[in-house]
Amino acid sequence: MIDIRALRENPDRVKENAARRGCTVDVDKLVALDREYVGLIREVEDLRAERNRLSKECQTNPAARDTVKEMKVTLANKESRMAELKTVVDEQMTWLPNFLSPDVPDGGSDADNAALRFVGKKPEFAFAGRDHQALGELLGIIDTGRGAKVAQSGFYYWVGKGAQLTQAMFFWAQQELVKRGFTLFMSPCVAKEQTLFGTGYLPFFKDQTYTLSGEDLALIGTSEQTLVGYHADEILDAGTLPRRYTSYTPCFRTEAGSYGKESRGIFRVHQFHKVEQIIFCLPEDSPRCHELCLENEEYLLQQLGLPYRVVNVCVGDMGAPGYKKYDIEAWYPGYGGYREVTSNTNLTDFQARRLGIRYKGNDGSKGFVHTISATGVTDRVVCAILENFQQEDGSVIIPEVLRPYTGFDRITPGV
RNA sequence: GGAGAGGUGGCUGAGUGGUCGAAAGUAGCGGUUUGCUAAACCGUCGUAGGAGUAACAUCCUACCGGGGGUUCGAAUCCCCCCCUCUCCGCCA
Repeated sequence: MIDIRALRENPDRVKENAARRGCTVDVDKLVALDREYVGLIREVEDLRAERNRLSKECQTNPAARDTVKEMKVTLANKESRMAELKTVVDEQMTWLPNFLSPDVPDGGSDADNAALRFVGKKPEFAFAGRDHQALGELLGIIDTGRGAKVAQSGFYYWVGKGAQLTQAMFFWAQQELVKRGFTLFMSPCVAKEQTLFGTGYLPFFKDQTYTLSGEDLALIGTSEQTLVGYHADEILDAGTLPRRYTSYTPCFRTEAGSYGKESRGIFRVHQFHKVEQIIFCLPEDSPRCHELCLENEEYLLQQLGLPYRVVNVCVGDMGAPGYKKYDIEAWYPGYGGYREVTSNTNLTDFQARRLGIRYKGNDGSKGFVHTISATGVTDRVVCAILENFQQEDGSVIIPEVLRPYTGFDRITPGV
């Protein structure tokens, strides 16, 4: 949610931003409705002031009661119109996108993202590289068929050494983030509507959400929802910021409308797993914290030995709550391209305003905190490990940093 | 699943129709004093919206879990809902 004062003081800026981000809200109309609303606030408050004054008078002057009774009719009419306007204005406000960082590239799709740098050396194979799905089948470590049988297409099993490798990577990543100042959480995997709304997943990504029937609960699409929601309606002592949180959870997404796109293997699925980075910080600190999360993401991929590129995500490829977003795309030799493995968004005060997460300093400073939401690692990183470290016979060499957690250094077909 | 208790300001916690935006304590902030890693005393201290000011000041409105009702007037009375806690049952 943006500050409604921005709409009142600089409607052109809001309008321009909405247009650039493909938002269909009629800003001119919204401004007009808000004007009427603010005008009514004045009228209603004046009437209430008069009513309150007369009510006090009633104790010594019973005749004032009749005057107040008459006033109440006028007041009730204005109040009901005011409430009506507020509902409409509030609803429209929830659809307005966040403002953008000046250095966000223009563009309508991921093809317009700006590559910032390429890191790591792509492996060179003297053989035809397999993609993660082929390797998973050959090694018997990914089972999408039974995932579909038991749950639905889009669910899958990691099996045997594949599951061990995946768990090892998630555990290692959590340990690394703890070393880097993050507090580890184990989080609920469901959240109520208000939490999803507050984090900006509703109303924007409603069709991506699995809701539980008969409950005000949905499966989380990311632990960002529960970790940011953790501090909803709280005032944080500025001296305790920035706060860095991490957790590992499954993430559920309906992926409505995305059938057929990038669907081979387990790249786009209904349930994946993610180690998350969340930072709550002072407004002036959010660009620095945003970079910090990117450094962490890169550090993890570098430790694993994976080649990747960093892109500055363009307007059209960024969700409405984002102010600026970096994606990291790992190199997938079996697939033959770069594919997104992490994303890292500075949400400024967009979530904090909706959730009521504020800070207060000893010097009297106060305001809404800024939040950063970034990936640590996901199953997609394991897929990248499989593809980058595959051998001609289909076996896969385990990255050294994970060996203490896997207890083996390679996965071999038939073993 | 059954029974009971309760939701008040950053926190603890008084307050059952007007003098309550709300006692007190605590934390925070400012100061005084004594001094040694702290105590005592004094003062100050909720949030949001609107009006107002060069900026302060100041004024008004709303907010005591949420919504509705009664009343000239509601934290306080009535109704509905939500949530939390305790006990019992069941159970990973």
